[in-house]
Amino acid sequence: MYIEIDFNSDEAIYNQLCDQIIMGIAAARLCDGDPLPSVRQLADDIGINMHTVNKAYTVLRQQGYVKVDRRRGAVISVDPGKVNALAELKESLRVDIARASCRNISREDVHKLVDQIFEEYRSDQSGEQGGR
Amino acid sequence: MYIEIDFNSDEAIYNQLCDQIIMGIAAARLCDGDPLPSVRQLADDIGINMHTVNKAYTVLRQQGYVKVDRRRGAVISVDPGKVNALAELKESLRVDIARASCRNISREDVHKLVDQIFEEYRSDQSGEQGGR
DNA sequence: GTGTTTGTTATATCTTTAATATAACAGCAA
DNA sequence: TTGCTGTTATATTAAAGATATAACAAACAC
Repeated sequence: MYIEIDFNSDEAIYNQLCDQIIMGIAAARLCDGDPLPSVRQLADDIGINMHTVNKAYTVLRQQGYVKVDRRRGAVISVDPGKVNALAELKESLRVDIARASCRNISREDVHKLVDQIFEEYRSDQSGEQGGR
Repeated sequence: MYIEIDFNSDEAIYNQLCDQIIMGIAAARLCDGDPLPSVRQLADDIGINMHTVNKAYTVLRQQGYVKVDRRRGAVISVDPGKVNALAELKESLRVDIARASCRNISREDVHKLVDQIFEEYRSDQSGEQGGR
């Protein structure tokens, strides 16, 4: 669990935590069934408050990335059946690409970046991922 | 100037304003030299405070999308020479694609979305855009 | 049993951000 | 002058983010 928090960022800490865990799942550094540290332990490791970690875990659960077991704590459990996922991605891309387009970044440039990122996320495995 | 603000969104109003104007530039509905409404008028149109619009304009100026003339007000003026643009785009894509990847959205799916969005942004013109 | 750790909930406090409300100023144009 | 522009200043309200304690029930080790 390598978690890097930028305390000078304008991004909320709990949001950075969510992002890093989700990227960890995509990169297959975190797999289905893997347990996350307890809220108290992770908070202590990073040097933040317990409730900040708890909020991140709560959001991750609501968005279908982890399940919480009273005894085992938070466990990676990705729910791939989110119907709005494609629409949400498109809306997010719309803003990013608008900014890029103003900077004369081409369609081909974006495709290259997408490929590079998928390479990062698939480097440890070649087949399916994030399934059941 | 079609501006749509979602007052129930978790996105700040001034941020929604920035995004919409930037997307307007990318879609060529706003072109270099076009004037934006005065902060007072746009605030009145949308039904928000003058300072909220002013903050949006200030951010847009800092990020190189508009220039502000004391007499003419805010004018579209895109500065394409932002060296970090590519790195910033990649960092943003990394998070988006991580989420998408967990939902089993493929590299090809993302490419399709990117193409669709570039179609939207290039529908009114075929050549260069966002230049000097 | 006791003791510890787990997630969870409930307060309370502090800080920052977002948004609003007035107000005033300087520059420019009719 | 009158009216518009951006800009700045100040104040206030509301919400979000983060922290600090504290307590509870469930699970497990002993």
